[in-house]
Amino acid sequence: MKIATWNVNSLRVRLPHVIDWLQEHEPDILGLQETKLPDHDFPADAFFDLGYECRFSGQKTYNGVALIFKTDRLGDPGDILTRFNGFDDAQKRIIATSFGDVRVFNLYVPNGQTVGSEKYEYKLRWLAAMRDHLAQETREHEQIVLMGDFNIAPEDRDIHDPGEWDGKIMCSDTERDALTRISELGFSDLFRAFDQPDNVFSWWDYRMGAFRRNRGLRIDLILCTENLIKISTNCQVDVAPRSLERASDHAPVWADFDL
DNA sequence: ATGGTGGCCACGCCA
Repeated sequence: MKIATWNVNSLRVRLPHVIDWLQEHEPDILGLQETKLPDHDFPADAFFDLGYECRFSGQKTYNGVALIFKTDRLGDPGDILTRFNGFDDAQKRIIATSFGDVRVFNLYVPNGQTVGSEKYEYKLRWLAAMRDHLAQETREHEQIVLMGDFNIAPEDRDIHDPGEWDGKIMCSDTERDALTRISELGFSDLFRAFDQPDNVFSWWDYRMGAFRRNRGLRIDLILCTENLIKISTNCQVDVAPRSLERASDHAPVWADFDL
């Protein structure tokens, strides 16, 4: 089973890239973030024509998440979850379901803007709600995947210049601690289960030629329970789509499992 | 210290 996550920063603009990527990589499940589409505008037909079904939770202009998946191998998904228990949020950042015994969360963690801002406090509240929700999920499910744009670089080696980013948004100790609270429920960063080259990132600012200079962060993650880590065979960032005309500022990340 | 680029939408917000 191959799964993937990609913050597309507008599915309207990026649909051709997503279609091309699906045809080349044929993942069983693709989680998209920042679709920026209300549900009535979701291009489900374009995916259906490629043999994929979709479920989505979107809104106009901001946020929006979707799961694109093949039902021929996976079967139909279970119930669709679009919120964390006990956390009401108008922002569409969560879509989760089950494929057989595998529980899959596609997440768009708030960016947080700047450390100490109102948006930062919201990010921390959101992550705490996610932790509390997942505490329950881990009691009910053994195999769980959390994938998406976490807007947190887990370690200094996930930052092109840790000194420049020290304490800044996506890199602060408080955000990393919030991620650690989630990891402590039994999740780990699948990317680090494999030998990786240095300086692999998944997001590069549009400004100042950041991608050309590989000044990026690795903030798009696939976390999973240990039983899934053990049967995974690969996890990589595919930087190729970041070079395309009118690219998203994020690259897709994919993983393979013996499932 | 500031602002740079891009998407949405039509101005400023968000990233």
